[in-house]
Amino acid sequence: MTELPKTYDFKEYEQKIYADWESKGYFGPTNDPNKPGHDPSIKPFVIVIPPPNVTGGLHLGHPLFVSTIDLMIRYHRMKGEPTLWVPGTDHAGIATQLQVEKQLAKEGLTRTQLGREAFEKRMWQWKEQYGGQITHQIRRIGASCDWDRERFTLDEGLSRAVREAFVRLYEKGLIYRGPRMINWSPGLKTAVSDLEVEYSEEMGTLYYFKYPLADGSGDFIPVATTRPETILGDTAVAVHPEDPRYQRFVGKMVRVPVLGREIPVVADEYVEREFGTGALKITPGHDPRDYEIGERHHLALINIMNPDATLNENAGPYQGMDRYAARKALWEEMRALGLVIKEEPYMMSVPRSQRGGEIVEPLVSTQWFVRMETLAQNAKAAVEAGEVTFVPDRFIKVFHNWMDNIQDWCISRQLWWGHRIPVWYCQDCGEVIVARETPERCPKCGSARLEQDPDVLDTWFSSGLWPFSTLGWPEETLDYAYFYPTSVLVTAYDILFFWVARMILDGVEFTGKAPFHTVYLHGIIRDEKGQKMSKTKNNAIDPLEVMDVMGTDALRFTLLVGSTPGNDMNISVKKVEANRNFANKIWNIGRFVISAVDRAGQKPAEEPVWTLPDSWIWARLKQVVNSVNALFENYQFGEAGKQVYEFFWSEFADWYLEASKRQLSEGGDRAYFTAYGLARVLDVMLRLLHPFTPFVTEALWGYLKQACLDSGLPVNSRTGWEDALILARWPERMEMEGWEDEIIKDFNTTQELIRAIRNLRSEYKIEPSRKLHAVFVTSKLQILLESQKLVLCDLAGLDPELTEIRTDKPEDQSGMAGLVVEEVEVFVQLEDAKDDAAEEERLRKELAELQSQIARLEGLLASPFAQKAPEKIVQAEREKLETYKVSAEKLRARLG
RNA sequence: GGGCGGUUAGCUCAGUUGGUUAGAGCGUUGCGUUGACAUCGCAAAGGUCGUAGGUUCGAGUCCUAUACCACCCA
Repeated sequence: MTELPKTYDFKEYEQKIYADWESKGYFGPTNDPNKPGHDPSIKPFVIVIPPPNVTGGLHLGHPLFVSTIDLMIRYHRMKGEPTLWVPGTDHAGIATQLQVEKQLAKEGLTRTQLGREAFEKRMWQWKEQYGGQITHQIRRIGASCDWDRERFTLDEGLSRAVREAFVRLYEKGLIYRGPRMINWSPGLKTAVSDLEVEYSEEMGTLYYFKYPLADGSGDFIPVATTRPETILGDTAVAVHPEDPRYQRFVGKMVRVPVLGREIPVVADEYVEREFGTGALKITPGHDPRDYEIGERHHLALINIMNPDATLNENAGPYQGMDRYAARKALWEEMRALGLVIKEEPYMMSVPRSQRGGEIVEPLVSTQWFVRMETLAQNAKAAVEAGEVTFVPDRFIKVFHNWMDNIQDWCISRQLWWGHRIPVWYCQDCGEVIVARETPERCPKCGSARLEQDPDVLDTWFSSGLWPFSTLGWPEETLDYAYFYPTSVLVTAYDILFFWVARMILDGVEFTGKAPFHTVYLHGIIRDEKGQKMSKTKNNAIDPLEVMDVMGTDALRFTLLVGSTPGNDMNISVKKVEANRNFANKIWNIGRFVISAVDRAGQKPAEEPVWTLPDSWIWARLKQVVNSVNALFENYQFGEAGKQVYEFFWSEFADWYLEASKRQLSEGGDRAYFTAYGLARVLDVMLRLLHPFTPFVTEALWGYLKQACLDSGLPVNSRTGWEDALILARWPERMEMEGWEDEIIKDFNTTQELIRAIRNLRSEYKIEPSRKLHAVFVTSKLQILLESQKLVLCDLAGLDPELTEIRTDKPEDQSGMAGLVVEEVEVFVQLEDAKDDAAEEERLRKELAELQSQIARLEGLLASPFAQKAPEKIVQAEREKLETYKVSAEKLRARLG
């Protein structure tokens, strides 16, 4: 017999329980292909974690996807499927390198001072020091992942996968190197991909100036630009071929201000005549659109920028100056030269780096690219064939749209943290060697003077391989053979392109299969006002702090139940608090049930005789179990959780527990079977709730199990109690036996009567301790009321000695207030408390309400509804009307 | 410019085959400690479901248009 404390103390249990699960190996899959007796025909359920940044801290996005995945994993594990959740972390090239560079800066060092090798060493040190932090935090959320299979994107196996993928693509001609327009991040001094650039609307200036003709006529073309410094890299001026203002200039030459270079005026339909002056300066080296025009017209391409965004030798006198300083200086010089026309404030779209927010410069640079078109088409075909479905399915459109407009992917990064590109250049003959294994000699000239490409790959290049590289690919490992393809991918919709799309694309390309059959996308977490959380706004909620104060279960339940797939979620500590209370409620329900089990007494010789509340709670339990199963199958976890919550609190605790108290106090067989019923319902409910709130359910279930075993209650006697709730059988759908609806209806009537009397008490301000005298008058429900008399008395605060159930009204109704529920009339003795005027007023109000309902229903039933609607619906309305009419009749009689 | 989501009680949100008195939590009001729980109980107030049309016997739910907010793509 255990005395449980009044309040659930999560700190007492969370760590202990997690350590217990982990140490007993519960997180690993059953039917492990690496162990004897493996049966390959059993279908496993597999999820790979979206790998968090190895040195990142925990933010609320993590608990959201961790809880969601853990919920699915626990559900499938309980269903008895071999279940695997592969954890791991991502090296996160830019983010991690930035952190280490920041650390170096504090020591007054830069990475170039340190040198590549030493810097890499520092990176690994950093990883060792902080890499475990995030995985510990993920453990705290309760993640039941198989830590024995933990992976890191820079692990040897995964690095081999990256090389393999690169070489295969290269050999197929899908990877190429060359000078292309890319996005350059001057602060990081690396190329970034299109996806890593965000555009923000910002107020800037549109600068109007004169492009003088080279013929010395003094004539000019007016041109407008938002970036005057790029004038130094202009190689043409373009006008629309049908623009009468400028047609005469086409084919002539103009002179670049300050530098004096002569460049042509070309005609191109791309030029928007309405924008600016209608004439466009063309800088193919520093603008993606100009780059295209430049290609069409075979224009020269001039790069005017250094990697740090200062201007280079092509900028003439402005060489060495920063891009913005040069902008200002050049404009002043042009003003002095009389070339300035005007300046206008202008709303423009500024490209900023997703990481760090600095303004990104488009420029031409030699980089490595993946040719995306055929890859994308194959991925698209797989999705169209139904190999991958999206939850919610609207994202399928977004996916296809991206695939249709895909651009080649710049994969090289000028960083030192990541997968080095597996390409070597022979210093003697210039041969380019692309190889899986690091080559010793040049295959062409035999030289040993080989130098590896200094760049590393975009982090997402390795992330794209994650679902199969973590399982051993390219090796045909046992894990890969059995667990791939995985089942569901859970992540936020904001990395649909970065990650999800690339995994599908890579999966189809390298394994011939879509890497998962379902993509479950959740939303972004925002603060209670719907704003994105950020440190600068100081509105970020620290999940660790929340878990410290409210408990992990509370946070998990909040995240799982408060959101709907694909939609953003606003969270506040208040919400978590409500669910901490829920955990405590469950705890106390458990305490009550366990104390009843402890006192259950001797096993009766007789078969159980169930009371109405007993049958009712069991019938409702069955409905909830069935509903939750249906909801889980459709990924509607939030709604499922809500139903469990409602059932637990508003039905099991508020009604059944209260009703059970008298049954327990009766002692004997009744108490025994009541304890049995309580325990049986609680057992099933804890199972249902376990994927949401694993800790409190596991803790309580352990106590319940012990109590049942100690007292000999035959709960789970047929199947036996499992070792732990995490492994316990999931409650599958339960068959309805036909009696349930009637029982539920009867109990609902009882509830209605109790509520009506409580309401009356509240209105007349009867103190709760005062037991009332009531007379129930019914012609049809006598048996029901007679059998539930004590329930009615207990829950409505009536005196059982003075309470009667009869078929005729009491003769003396003085001092009595009247109530009508369905066809039952209730007379409640109020004596001193009764105020005749107030009583009449109350009855009139009630009657008016009934009459308006009757009028509504009569209208409805007189309309085409009666003919056109399904008979079942119409019948229900008719019955409702009948009930109202009976009630109204009684009220009217009462009013005299 | 194209697309997507949102607009439901004071606040934050649920509401998946359209079924007829629209739910929860928080907050508000009144009362209160019976064999679990004050992280609680009982009772109550509070919504023309953004707007305008349409389909239907019936619309928060489907269709069209529109306003505002947010996001994605160009």
